[in-house]
Amino acid sequence: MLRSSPALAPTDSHESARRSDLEEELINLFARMGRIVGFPRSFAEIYAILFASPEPMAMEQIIGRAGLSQGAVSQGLRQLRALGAIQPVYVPGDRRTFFNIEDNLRKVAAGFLKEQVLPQLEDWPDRIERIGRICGDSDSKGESALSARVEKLRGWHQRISRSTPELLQLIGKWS
Amino acid sequence: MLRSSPALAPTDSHESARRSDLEEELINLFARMGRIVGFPRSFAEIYAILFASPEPMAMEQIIGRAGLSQGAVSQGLRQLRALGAIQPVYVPGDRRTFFNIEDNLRKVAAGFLKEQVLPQLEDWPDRIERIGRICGDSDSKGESALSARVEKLRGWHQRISRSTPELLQLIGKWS
DNA sequence: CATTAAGTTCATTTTTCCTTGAACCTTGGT
DNA sequence: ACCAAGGTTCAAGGAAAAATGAACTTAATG
Repeated sequence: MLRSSPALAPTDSHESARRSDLEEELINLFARMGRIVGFPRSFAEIYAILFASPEPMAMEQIIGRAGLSQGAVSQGLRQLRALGAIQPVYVPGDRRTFFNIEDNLRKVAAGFLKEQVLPQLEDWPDRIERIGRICGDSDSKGESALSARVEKLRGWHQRISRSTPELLQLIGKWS
Repeated sequence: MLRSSPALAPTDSHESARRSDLEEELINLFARMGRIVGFPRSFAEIYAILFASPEPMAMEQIIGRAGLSQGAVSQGLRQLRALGAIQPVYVPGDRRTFFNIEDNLRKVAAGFLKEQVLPQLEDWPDRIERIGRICGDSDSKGESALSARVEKLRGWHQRISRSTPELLQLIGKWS
C-alpha cells in the first residue's frame, strides 16, 4: 500500500522518492543474511534497491532512494563491487557509472569466500608457527598437552584448506 | 588496575595472572575468524583461554585470566555452549561447572550452521511469499522484470536448501 | 531452614563501528 | 586551460553493540 513512484523515471535526475514496501522487504531479507557475515545494513539497502530496479542505476539515484549519504553509498558500492555482488554498467554517452546486481548466486558466494575468508586462512600457517614456537619454549618442562592442541590447529587448517575446492565446487552448482 | 579478590586458591594455578603470549596469539587467531561471522572478541578470548588450558576451567578462573567481567564471561559461556564450541564438565564434589573446548571442528561448524544460518533460511519462504504479493499487486500493469527477480530469490533459497546436506557432509569429513 | 557460593540478568557505561558532510581528486567537454 | 559533473576520501559525530557491576536467583551444605 501507499507506493510512491512505480519503478523508475530513467532519464531523469533527482529521485528522492520514498522507499517502496517491496524495497523494505528486500532490505530486511538481505540485511538479515548480511548480518551473519558482518555486513553493515547499508550494504543490504544498496543491494536491495538495485535488486528492485529492472534498470541499472547510477549512484545519484541510489542515494536518493536509499536515504544514505554520498559517502556511504560510494563506500558500499565499492565493497559490493569487490565482492562481485554488483557490476558496473558503462553507458556510452553518460559519464556516470551505472550498477546492476550480480544475480548469479555462485559468483557472489565465491566472491565472499575469495575476498573475506581465504585471506584469513592464508595467515594461519604463520600464526600457527609462531604459536608453536611460543609453546615449544615454555614446553620444555613437559607440557605436552599444549603441543597436542597446537597440532589440532594444524589439522584444522589442513582440513579446511583441502575442503575449499570441494566447497567451491558445491556452490559452483548454484547459479 | 585493580585486581579482583584473591579468592580461593583451590588445587592449582591459573588465577588472576596476566595473559600469556600464547593466549594472546590464540585470541588473535580466533578473533579474526570470529569476526567473519560476527562474534564479539570476548568469545574468542574465552575460547582461546580454554584452548590453552590442558585442564577444564571454571568460570571464576576464566574471569581472572581473561580480564573480563562476570557478566561477559557468563554470557559468552552460554553462547559458546549453545554453539557447541565448549562443553561443560561436571566434577563430582565441586559445585562449580567446568568447561572444556570442543576441539572437534566438525561439531563446531555444524553448531554454527544449525544455530545461526539455518534459522535464517527458514524465514525465506514466508518473506519471499510476502514480497511476491507486494510485487504482484503493483505488477498487474506489466512489470514482469520484477517478478523474474523474485523468482530468482526462490531459486536461491531452493539451491541453498538443497546444498545444506552436502555441506554438512563436507564438513562431516573434518574432525 | 539459614547460609553462602555459584551463576544469571539487566540497567548503565564504555567501546566499537557506521554514517555524515565537506574537501578533495578525476575526467569529459568547451 | 578551465570548468563542472561524477566520484572518492576521511575526520568528526552519532548510533549500535558489548562490557561492566551490582542486584538477583538458584541450589548445595551444615
